Amino acid sequence: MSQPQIDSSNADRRSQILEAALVCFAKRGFHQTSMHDISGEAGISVGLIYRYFENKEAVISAMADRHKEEIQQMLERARQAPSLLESLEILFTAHCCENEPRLISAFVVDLYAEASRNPHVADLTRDVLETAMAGVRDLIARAPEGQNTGNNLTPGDLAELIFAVARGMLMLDVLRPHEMTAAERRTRQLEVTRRLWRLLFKPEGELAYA
Amino acid sequence: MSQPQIDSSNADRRSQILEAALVCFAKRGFHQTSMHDISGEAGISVGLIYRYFENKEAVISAMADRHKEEIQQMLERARQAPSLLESLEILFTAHCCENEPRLISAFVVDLYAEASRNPHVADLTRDVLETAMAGVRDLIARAPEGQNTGNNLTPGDLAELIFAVARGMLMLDVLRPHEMTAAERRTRQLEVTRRLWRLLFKPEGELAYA
DNA sequence: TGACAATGAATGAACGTTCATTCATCTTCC
DNA sequence: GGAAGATGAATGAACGTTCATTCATTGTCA
Repeated sequence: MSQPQIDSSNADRRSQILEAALVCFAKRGFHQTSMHDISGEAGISVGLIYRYFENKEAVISAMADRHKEEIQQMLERARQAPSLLESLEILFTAHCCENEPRLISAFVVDLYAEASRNPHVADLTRDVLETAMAGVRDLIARAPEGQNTGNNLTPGDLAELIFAVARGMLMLDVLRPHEMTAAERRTRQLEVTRRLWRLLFKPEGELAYA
Repeated sequence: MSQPQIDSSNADRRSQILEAALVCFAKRGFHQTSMHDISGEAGISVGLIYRYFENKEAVISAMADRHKEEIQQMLERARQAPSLLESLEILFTAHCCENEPRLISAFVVDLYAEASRNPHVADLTRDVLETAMAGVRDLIARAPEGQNTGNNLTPGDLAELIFAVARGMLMLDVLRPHEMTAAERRTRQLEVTRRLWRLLFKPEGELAYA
């Protein structure tokens, strides 16, 4: 029952397996991915996966955990940007568009689909989301651009809207034809998202003369 | 009722099966739902499903088709509302919140997840989305509230933002604990969505004095 | 009308396949 | 030698799909 100790070599194996699982899950989805697929992608045997993870669901859960850690690192980076808009750009470029955009989008949509029927995954995902939203809410509350935006919205309201659009664009991303390049996809995604940010954080006075 | 018996009974059976499939897909997802689950939910035998659908994928496709028809009916109803905000309310209340909200949300998220790896489903889903977006773009372009909103956004831009938020809130919906009632879920979803609409379609002049 | 033929909707056991998981076995390294 | 790491064939359950069979309904004809 007990998991093996997570020392450094174990951690390497674990992340090797998780890396392979991400590729497979994004390509085929959780339930169409077999343990053999993952072992093949990782270049190891099937049985070895069970040395590091109790079962398939534990692999899924571990990936949600890893996703949370990645998001926290991004929040850290975003906090250091000089302006709110730049913070948001760092956050949502990294979250949705960096590296292999389609991979991440497909994984996240699948994660939410899984969350809709697996309460444990739902808890994990909610946790990830709440951590990220709290971070952005905080970012807005501290930024001068976040004050007096002239639309009577609290930092919480603003964060909610920002995340809703980000999730929505991520969902749209999985519909894009495979021919579209990562760069095109990224551009399209940011275009819409940026329009919202500008709308939410317009410099004072700009509207009156628009 | 005056239709030829074979046709009407065929159509009845098909929608009976699709109804059962929606319940199963929303509860367990496409790939965790067995044909036996669907036949059990519909109260018929497994073999009978294959008289009405070529295979499991054809059931999924037929559901996407049905979804498109439902959305077109909603667009029709929305067009008749007296104001743009009321049109949007009809559209997105019906689309995301009516009847069994969690059922529809879970189905749609799963549909996008499936679309991310099944080009045929992606085409169907893109088609549904483009039809709906064109309808809303048109609605905005015709409405007086859609003109001169003071933010330099085209009806296309506005529709894109509206749909992004709608998809994002739908995704959030599947994370809600099961204890939450349909009414609560619906309220939360509409709160955020309405904030965007007001932001996008503020009456002229309101901003200058905010 | 009543006897018989024809139909095809409906059934569910059976088939071949795939999958998650196990474990006897082999390898590596101290 | 032996402990831990790694293997992959074996297992049995579950799956999508098929098809021989049943039987209520409909059509035909004396």
